[in-house]
Amino acid sequence: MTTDTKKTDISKTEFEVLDVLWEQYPASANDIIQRLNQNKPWHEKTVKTLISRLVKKHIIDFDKQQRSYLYFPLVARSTYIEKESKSLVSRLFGGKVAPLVAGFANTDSLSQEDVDELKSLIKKWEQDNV
Amino acid sequence: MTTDTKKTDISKTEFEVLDVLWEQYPASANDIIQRLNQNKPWHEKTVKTLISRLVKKHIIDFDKQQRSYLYFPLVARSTYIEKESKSLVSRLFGGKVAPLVAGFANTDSLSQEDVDELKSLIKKWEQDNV
DNA sequence: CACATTTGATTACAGGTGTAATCTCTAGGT
DNA sequence: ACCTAGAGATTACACCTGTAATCAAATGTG
Repeated sequence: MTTDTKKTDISKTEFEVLDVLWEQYPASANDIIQRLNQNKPWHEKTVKTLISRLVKKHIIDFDKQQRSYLYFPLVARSTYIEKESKSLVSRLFGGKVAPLVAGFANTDSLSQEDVDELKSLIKKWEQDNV
Repeated sequence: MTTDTKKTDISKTEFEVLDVLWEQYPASANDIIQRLNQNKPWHEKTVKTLISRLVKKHIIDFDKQQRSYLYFPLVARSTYIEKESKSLVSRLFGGKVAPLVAGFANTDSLSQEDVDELKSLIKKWEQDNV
């Protein structure tokens, strides 16, 4: 078979790498390493392995620039986080998002800002759904 | 050391097993297998392996009943789903839950029921936070 | 031009995961 | 008292992950 039917889950550590790439790209391996190391004390070799795995999984790709490569994501952050959110809400809350928010409300994890934004998007939703 | 400092992440498949146990417990291995098989065509041996791993991880435990065991969860579903929710919202949305809900709103994944529940819990939140 | 450096490619290696098969022990049947 | 069936325990095994070290090719340096 030629078509790619592989599992391409993104692991925890791969996600961290991808996340700094989303933040700013294209970026060289060294760019990524530098930016990651502001938070994570990962060895250069480790980060490069993760980059390679992301390439192999077709999550990111690169343009060959002289000796080093310039990497860029092949999937949008919004697409990814939306899929992950849907998946979690589906598995844990039967697909309904309100119970998740309820959990946050019940543990004092809801900010005034959250509430304002929720009210605003509810208003918009109600306008769109006459 | 005596204290248990092991990683005890719950894998995808382990979660499926745990979820039917939460649904009704205590339950024998066969109970679990029966109920799982309504949805998942997993081999009996596979399910038993997953049960064993959950026991080893101290996620569930059992009471010895004659030859077979009666299993029960050691962690509440609510505790688990709350931790998972917080973790996802933290990783993907900087800890704010509203942007997650916004994603649902933007993809027509918000039901009237969700909206009603959200409005209700916002009202309650506002009463509690004078 | 020969050599050191740097970059990506390949290899390593232990522990987790998905997916079972085999082993061992004991309760029950005859 | 023996033998068998069924339960949990142990073992299997390939692939994924975290975490690097080593290899090879190209580039820059004296």
